[in-house]
Amino acid sequence: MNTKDLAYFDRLIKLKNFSQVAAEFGVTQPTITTAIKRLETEFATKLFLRDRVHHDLTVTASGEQLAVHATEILRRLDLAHQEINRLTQRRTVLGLPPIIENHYFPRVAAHLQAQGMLENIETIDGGSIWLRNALRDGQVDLALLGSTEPLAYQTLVAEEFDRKPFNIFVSARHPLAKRKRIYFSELRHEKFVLFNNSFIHDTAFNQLARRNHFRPDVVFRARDTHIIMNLVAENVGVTYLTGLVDQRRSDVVRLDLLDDEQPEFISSIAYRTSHVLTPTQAQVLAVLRGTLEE
Amino acid sequence: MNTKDLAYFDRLIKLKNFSQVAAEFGVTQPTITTAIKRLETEFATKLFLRDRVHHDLTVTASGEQLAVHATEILRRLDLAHQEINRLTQRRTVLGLPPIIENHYFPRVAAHLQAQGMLENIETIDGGSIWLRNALRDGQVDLALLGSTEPLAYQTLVAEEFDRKPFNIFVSARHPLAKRKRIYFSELRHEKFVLFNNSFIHDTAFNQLARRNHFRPDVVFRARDTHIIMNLVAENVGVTYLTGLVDQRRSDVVRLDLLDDEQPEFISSIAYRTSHVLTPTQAQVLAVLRGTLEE
DNA sequence: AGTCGTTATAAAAATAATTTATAATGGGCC
DNA sequence: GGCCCATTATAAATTATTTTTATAACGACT
Repeated sequence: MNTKDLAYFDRLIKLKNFSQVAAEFGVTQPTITTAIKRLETEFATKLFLRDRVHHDLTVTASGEQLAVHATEILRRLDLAHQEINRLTQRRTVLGLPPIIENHYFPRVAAHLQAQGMLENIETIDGGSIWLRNALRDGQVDLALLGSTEPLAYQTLVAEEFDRKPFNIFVSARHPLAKRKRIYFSELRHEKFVLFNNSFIHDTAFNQLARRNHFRPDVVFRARDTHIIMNLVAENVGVTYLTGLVDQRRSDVVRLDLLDDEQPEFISSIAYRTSHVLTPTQAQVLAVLRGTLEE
Repeated sequence: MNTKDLAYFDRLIKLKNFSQVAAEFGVTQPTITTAIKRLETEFATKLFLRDRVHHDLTVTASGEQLAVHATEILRRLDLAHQEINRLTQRRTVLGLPPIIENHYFPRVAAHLQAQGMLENIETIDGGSIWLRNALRDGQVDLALLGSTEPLAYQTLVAEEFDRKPFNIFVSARHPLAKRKRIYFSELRHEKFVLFNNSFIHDTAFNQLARRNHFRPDVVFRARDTHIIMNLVAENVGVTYLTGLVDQRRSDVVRLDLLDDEQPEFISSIAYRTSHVLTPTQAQVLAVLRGTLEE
């Protein structure tokens, strides 16, 4: 069976139009007709109900079932291509969320450099949620990820190495700046400057807001700690960030949260279950473990 | 790309011999040579290091990586075939471990029959561990499974519906028959009649034995409750079984376990994440939920 | 030196996929 | 009602791909 047929099928499931699928793949329409017929013969079933009359194409139960597997098979094939490409180019892509990068990576980098392994690594930045997808889709080999729950996906191997609370940061000029500790509910009428939703900060923040039964006023979302901190310093709003954020600045004040049940920022090392580690990658992993899990 | 090439590749990874793979598939040897070369071109990499001289074939890193995906792709293809076959034959295979079948199924069957759905179902018996594999491999569509931990596999959807302790059963003639409760450690010198290791009873039993630091004397393993109970009645040994086992027999006595931390028998409804439920299967599932989860 | 068990290569044969050309069918439009 | 449009299907011709056949190359073993 040719995977090209599965690719045609996969697109047809979405487009529901033989001619359009043909156009997308740069082939003629009968090609799609025969490809689907081949699959129907192979699986001894109808995959689509064609009502040419009403220009209507519906997917049968068998079609739905095959679609699930076709998508996954094509995804795997793509994954294999990406992984093998990096393998032959001796590249290792390490995904890092900015906060984890700022806080942990300098130490890791020092160790990697000491072993002459830093040049084999290419880092890529992004929120933990975005990185988890990049890891799943094969753009990234290894990643450090933040999460609010221990990472439990069968497709990922995840090793937790740290766990830190979240804090509130306010401008030194803000009335709350004198406080050391605060309940989240006291922030009901504050303006917030936050990370965007590809960061787990957003997940954690929403959990807390829901528990406290209010809808916070988010005035700005950014992808960068410095931008957020600058806005907080200017008193544009307050923010909710991990204590990991190293702020040696005098114009921003950190407050602890007093809430009983609050999300934690869990840091883990992660890679795909299906990924075969090269000796270099295994070494990088060992350095990560050694440095981070002590 | 042809999946046949992946099948050849998958076998070659295991057999490490082109001619043998060719023989297995009933094709000539150059077919395998060219198939592998096709894959090597497609992925722009060497998959094997051929040392024809020393009759030695080693798999490269790229080869190892592709092997992981090839195996999974072939598995999915096989799964799709099985699922679609049953779909077109309107068959639904429900896996039942004997104990769960005895205890819960009569009620479920009554409801299914009332809705005229019993004839669409084919049941298959087996231990929970065996059934979990059968479910994964597509021989079974739906299953009731026993486990000692909540089932958390990304490939399975699992819904817990009951949780029961394990008990000790002894012959009425046994000295312990007068007791109501007992510590597992008191059984150190007993002989045991148990399920074989395709049942989670075995997993649970081993946990308890390890915690109590002794290696129990297992005199017989069976796949059937009645056989076990008959042997217990004859005082061949004692057994460790869920309280679910409905024994209205006077020649066997049930004892509660007093241990603090002991495994529980968790019953769940399970099916593959990738499986698309037919309307009938969805109905069966609804009946199972309705009857079991109340 | 001859045979066996390996994998590779090239040409021929066999299979399979795609295109080209055309049919069939109903909707919409004048 | 006749015409055009957008559909998918079919058959024959063409093109592409896979497999076989036949043979080479190479070292181990006898």
